[in-house]
Amino acid sequence: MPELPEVETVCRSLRPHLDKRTVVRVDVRAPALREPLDGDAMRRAALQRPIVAVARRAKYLLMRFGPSAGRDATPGGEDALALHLGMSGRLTLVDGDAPYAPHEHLALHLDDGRRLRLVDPRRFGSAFALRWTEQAQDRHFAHLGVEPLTDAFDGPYLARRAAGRRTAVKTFLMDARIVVGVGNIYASEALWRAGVHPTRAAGRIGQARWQRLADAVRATLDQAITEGGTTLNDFTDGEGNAGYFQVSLAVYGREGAPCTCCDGTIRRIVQLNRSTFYCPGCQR
DNA sequence: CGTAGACCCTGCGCGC
DNA sequence: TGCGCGCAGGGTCTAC
Repeated sequence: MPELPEVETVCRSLRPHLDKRTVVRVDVRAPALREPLDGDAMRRAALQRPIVAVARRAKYLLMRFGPSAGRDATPGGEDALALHLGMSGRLTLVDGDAPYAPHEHLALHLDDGRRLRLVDPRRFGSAFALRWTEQAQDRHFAHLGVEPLTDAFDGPYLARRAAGRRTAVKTFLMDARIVVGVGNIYASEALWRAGVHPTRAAGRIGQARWQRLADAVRATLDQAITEGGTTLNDFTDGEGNAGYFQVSLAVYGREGAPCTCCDGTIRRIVQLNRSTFYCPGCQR
């Protein structure tokens, strides 16, 4: 479900509701996600402590907790939660006494009577506690590349990392060790916007085109965030609102349809078992 | 090291 | 209507 724009949308929609709230109960209802949920560690991090930050790193949503009143740091030192939505995860605020939903794995009950629920049918998501200040060293984050919406992400950076690489540029853009947050939808969209063919070898792309690609990735993600993400099936933000970037999709899911930019027809191919959509007229 | 492929799951829409 | 199949927004692990 979520790539960077969707996680950012959830993050922004939840922030005003979570800011300065306190978690009063942590319910692990179904621990079987990609990694088994560790309720004790999450309680140490979150219980009876005010939420002081809601942020995003890559496709993770991060919640930081301040000190609990009159108490020292918890034994494990955890003071943050990381939540990943995988393919099918949804994170929404509901009334605290609302019935539990199918596949509701985790419920954080807040001091205002509501609860933050993590629903994830396919169980590719994850949730774990960590130390905020040691985030970069955490094994989930240590290998991650640059954020695409920062100044570190530009043409020269991509050109340097791609040197000598024979992998297809679409695969390269989806590699989180290079740049985070670009998933299967936005990789196709950004390549179309930049006019680059998805199967082209990453090491055989010139400086100018890398700059075009960096700009295209940034512009695509920015626009998707502005439009509240892409709702293909059932994505919503933390308040249950659907996104509308799907209306703006130029190639993704449009196999056989006319290109909006030339006389061509959108094609679908498979790369590493994932669908890629592109316009053979616009992309070389 | 870089690369390609399998795999982890459930649910949906489609064609028969 | 029921059933089997292909497909789905992610990440990790393995073998070569």
